[in-house]
Amino acid sequence: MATLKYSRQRESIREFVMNSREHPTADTVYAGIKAEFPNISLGTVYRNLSLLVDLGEIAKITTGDGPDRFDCNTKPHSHFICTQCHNITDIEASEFDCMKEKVAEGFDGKITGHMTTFYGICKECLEAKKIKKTS
Amino acid sequence: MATLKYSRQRESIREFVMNSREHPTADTVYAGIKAEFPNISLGTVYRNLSLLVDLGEIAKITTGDGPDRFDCNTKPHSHFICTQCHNITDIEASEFDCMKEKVAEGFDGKITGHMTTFYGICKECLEAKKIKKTS
DNA sequence: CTTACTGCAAAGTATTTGCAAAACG
DNA sequence: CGTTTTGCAAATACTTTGCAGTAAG
Repeated sequence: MATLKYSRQRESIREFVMNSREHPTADTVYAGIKAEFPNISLGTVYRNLSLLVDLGEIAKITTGDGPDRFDCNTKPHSHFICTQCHNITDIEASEFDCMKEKVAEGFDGKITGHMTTFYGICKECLEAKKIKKTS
Repeated sequence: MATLKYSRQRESIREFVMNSREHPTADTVYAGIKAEFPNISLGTVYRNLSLLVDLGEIAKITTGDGPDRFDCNTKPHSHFICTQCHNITDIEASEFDCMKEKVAEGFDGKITGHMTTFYGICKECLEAKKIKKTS
């Protein structure tokens, strides 16, 4: 049931996320395709992002502070989230890719995914702070 | 500035989280101390939970699905979240405790914390599903 | 007395949903 | 045509906040 039909809006949303290196929020995606679809609604953006996540074409990142972000990289990797500017940086920590399998050994449930997030202050914010202090 | 004053409500909230093995939500804490403080408000619970997190006495767990949960265990450890029943299980994966330091090497920002979450289906939900299928 | 904390209600943020009209196949 | 998708608006879920009164030091 529920065969997928083509939609120009969904294609645009997918393209936008695929070409983003910034881990956009739903709102950022919305603003980004507003030029192409002046009448598009936030609801449509949310519906399609959620659908693309279900299809496994993009990934959702829950930040714990502010709106969810979306990631064109669906391969297992970690994130660094700056608690000041909220920018997200990818961290390729390949040594942790085996985590799921490692933890799954002797675990009674079924593990389907895992996500590691590092929190802190990014280089830019560290420098901005320093400048502020001396002025 | 802002010297802390004692409050019976805050003590009760702390005690409740400290004695919980269930990673309660703000709402669960609220319900749990309602008997002792019939007039307590959700706002007070949120304010105090947030304060206790800032003091480092408890930890906040962002689930990415549903409300935040609170944890009396502030030592670095991982969580398994069941995507069906939303129960949270602690995972002591001590081999990953060094992650922060490892990733921090050669990283330009300042890492203050990290959090690993595993998603999947817990033992109980797996079994419940099986029973349902045969009936 | 002075400052912090509370309860209440209202506001704020992020996301989901119902529905009639439009688009797709 | 039948089904999916859209835009809009209203609803929901969770959390924060302003304020006047109460409690702590």
